[in-house]
Amino acid sequence: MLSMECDPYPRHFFERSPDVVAFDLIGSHLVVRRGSHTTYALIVETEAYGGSDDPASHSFRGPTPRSEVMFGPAGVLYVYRSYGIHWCVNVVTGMVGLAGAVLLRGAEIVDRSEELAGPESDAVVLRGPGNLSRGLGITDADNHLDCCQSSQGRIAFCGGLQDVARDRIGRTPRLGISKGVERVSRYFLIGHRAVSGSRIQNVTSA
DNA sequence: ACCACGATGCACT
DNA sequence: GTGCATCGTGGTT
Repeated sequence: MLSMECDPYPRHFFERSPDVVAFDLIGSHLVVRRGSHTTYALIVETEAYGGSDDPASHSFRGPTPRSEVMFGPAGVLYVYRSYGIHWCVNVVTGMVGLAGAVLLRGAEIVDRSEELAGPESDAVVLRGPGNLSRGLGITDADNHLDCCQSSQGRIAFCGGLQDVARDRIGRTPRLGISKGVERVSRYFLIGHRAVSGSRIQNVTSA
């Protein structure tokens, strides 16, 4: 069992462009606390949305009841329903007024203080945004949750045990979208089993 | 009020 | 590779 102490990333970590944050989150940890249980997940795949002029972003047409959180302070969770089934977990980036977010698409649970529910591989490898939210128990109840409050916050981001070398991070266009397909804003740890998409997409170097 | 469709994932062929 | 479950959102009527 790992002993993982870490300070949550401060708000200014997220007050940058979504692409920079998406890149820097690869190899970082997501910490989810519920009661006495704490789960640590290594982030291995992200996508950047928003900034200026991104037709694939929910912020593209200005704030709506769903997307207004993307226009607010950075470091806050944006959770929305996808295909009527899955939850997608984002963290808001950028400065107030310039909407942006990073979608969490892949992670591996590296430490948790509770019993595994099912076959270990199923519960540990969180491949795809729907599996990631389900495996960590994140739902719309966590929408608007501030991840920069304090080390006692329910969900926080913190640094990895060691830095990931830049040449181990791949970069491709984003998956599953029909607009803004040319933008290269998907980042992932090359070869990691929790990275979604085809094998080719999983070995393309940055 | 209506309706097309989506930042998906899984079962099945 | 194809089909489909399942529903909130937002653009349109």
